[in-house]
Parts: sequence; structure tokens; C-alpha cells
Amino acid sequence: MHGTSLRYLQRRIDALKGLQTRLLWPPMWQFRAGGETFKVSPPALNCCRTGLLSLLVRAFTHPKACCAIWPDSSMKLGKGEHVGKAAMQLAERSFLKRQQLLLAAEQLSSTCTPEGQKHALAAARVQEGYSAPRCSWPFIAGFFDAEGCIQVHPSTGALRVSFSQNTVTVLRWIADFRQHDMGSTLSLWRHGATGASQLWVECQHDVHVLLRRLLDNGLLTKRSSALLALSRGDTSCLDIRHGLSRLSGNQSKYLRSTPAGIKRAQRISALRQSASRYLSRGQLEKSRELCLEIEALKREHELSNAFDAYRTLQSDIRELLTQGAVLDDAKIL
DNA sequence: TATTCCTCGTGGTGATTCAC
DNA sequence: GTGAATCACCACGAGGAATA
Repeated sequence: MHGTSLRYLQRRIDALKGLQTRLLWPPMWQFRAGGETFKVSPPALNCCRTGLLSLLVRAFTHPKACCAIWPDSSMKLGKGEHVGKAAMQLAERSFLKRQQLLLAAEQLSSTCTPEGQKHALAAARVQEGYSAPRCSWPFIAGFFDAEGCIQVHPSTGALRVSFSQNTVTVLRWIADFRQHDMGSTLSLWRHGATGASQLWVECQHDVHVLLRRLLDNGLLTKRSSALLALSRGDTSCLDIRHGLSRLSGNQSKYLRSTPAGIKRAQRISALRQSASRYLSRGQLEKSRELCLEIEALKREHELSNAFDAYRTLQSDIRELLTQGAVLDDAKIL
């Protein structure tokens, strides 16, 4: 790595990512979900989309629910009356998409043109009135399953929980409900560039109480992550970080800091604190020396992070090729 | 088909408090 | 005095979904 520039590494990373997106992954013969292994037969893989869809549905949903809602609805959308029934049932429990679901249920039996239906649904989506719901812990648990995130802070080791949503209204419901129920406030932050909002819980006591409440009220897809986070005390921060990363899959994989990266971040954080103290005591020279050291460490940190991402990409691509992945000719520009 | 939007997961920074 | 822990705020990239 010595002598390699950040710009050069970034170009290599971009090239590897380009290669990775042009790979046709090896055939999948089985997959595991919910502790069960599902075999995928060649016909389902090769041509029968419905067959593969049914398999996935069986794996990821409740058997009864999937029969009622899933396999055929996506295929027959627009003419199956069970779609209308499903939309009506969902509308009874939905806060955010009630108007759209009611419209969908009505339109399936109306004579309106497909184009007209499409415009009406789009208008309902824009105009959806966010009437205040009967906010409850089961509602928050369900919302968190879909939009929540549990993280261990890289340089502090602190547990953090966040909810993200483009519409700030729902986050305010949750913040208000929680303040009323538990007497503590949450920080709500709006992302400048995208306009999306995030609700943060960072006080360690509040994080623990919140996770326990979510678990007690039906948290499902993030259950394992929440239990792992709550095991802190018996397990090290690094192990919890690693476990949470594994549970969240490959998303943002190449952004994650390695254990060495976390140590660098912690060192920088400690030096920054010292510099700040020297500055506050008027020891300007010492503060300036530390600032120079911090800048050098930050450059090294950035370069090392890029190198780690590059090595991980290399290794992932090699493994895929070993397993039978090939370049997709149709994606070669 | 290209572009924009939206969500998820992640990292950085500064201030304050606490323990040694 | 110092390092560790905590809290609060801010921001961005990836990639799938929605839209033009």
C-alpha cells in the first residue's frame, strides 16, 4: 500500500465495482431462510418465475398469508378480486397508504381505464393526508422492522438506534408517543441534501429500554439484531458490530470499517479531544502539534480504509469467479 | 431507458461527564 | 491531567424503486 495514492485506489475500486456489476452470479440450488433450507429446482431457476416466486414466498412469509395475498396477486394485478379484498383488509390497518389502498380496492371493480387508475393512485400518494394514528408500541415495532437501524458507533462503541423516513410526520408521531410514554426526548434530524429525516436514540439507557419495548411488542425481522445489541456486557463492542454487520447482509459492505480502522478512528478521536483541551487551556503550541498529527492520521485512515475496501472487493470477486460466476456479455459496454 | 427519489446503513465531529 | 464513555448533531454512498 505504501506509496499508493488515494486517487489511484479509488480508480481501482471503481473498476472492480464495474466488473462486479457485470458478473452473472453462479446458479443458486438452495437457500436458507428462517433456519430452513429450501431447494430450488432447475426448472424454477430457468424459466418458471412463478415457481421461484412461490418458493421465496414460502420461505419468507407465513404459509396462510402467502396463499391469500402473494403468489398470484403480483401476476394478476388488476383483475383478481382477491387483490381487492387484500387491499381493503390492509386499508383497515394502514395509516400512511389508506387512501391508496381504498382507491385500489374500488378501482379493481370500476370501469376506469388503466391510465386513469394509474393517475388516480399517483395523486392519492401525493395527497395522502397523514391523520394522526393510534400510535402504539406494536406499530413502532413494525415500523422499526421496516425502517429502523441498529448500529455500534465505530469510534465510541456506543449503541445507536435510528428510524429513517422521507416523511417527517411519522417520525414525529413516534417521537411524541415515546416522549409521552417514557418521558425522554429524541433527536430528529432532517437530511439537508435529500430532505429525508432520521430519528436518533443515542442515550444508552434509552436505547436499551427502546429495544426491549420493541422486542416485547413483536419485533420480527430485526429481532436477532436487537437481541445481539442487548447482549452488550457479555459480548465486546467489536463482536456486536461484526454480528450486526453479518445480520444486515452486504449492504454498505465496502463502507464498513475493519477492526484496524476502528482503532484508527478511536485514536483520532482521543487526539482530537486532547487538542481541544490544550486549546481551551491556552496551550496553543501543543494543540497545534496535535492538530498536525491528527491531519496525518486522518490521511492515513482514509487511505487504509480505501485499501481495505479494495482488498475486500478483490476477494469477493475472486470467490464469485471460483464458484462459477461469468461475465455477462449483455452488460459489457 | 435514463434520471430522480427514497431508504438503509454507515462514518465523522465536538462537547460533556466520569473514573483513575 | 488524561483517557474512556457518553451524548448530540450532521452527513453521505449504495442500490432498489419510482418516475419522466
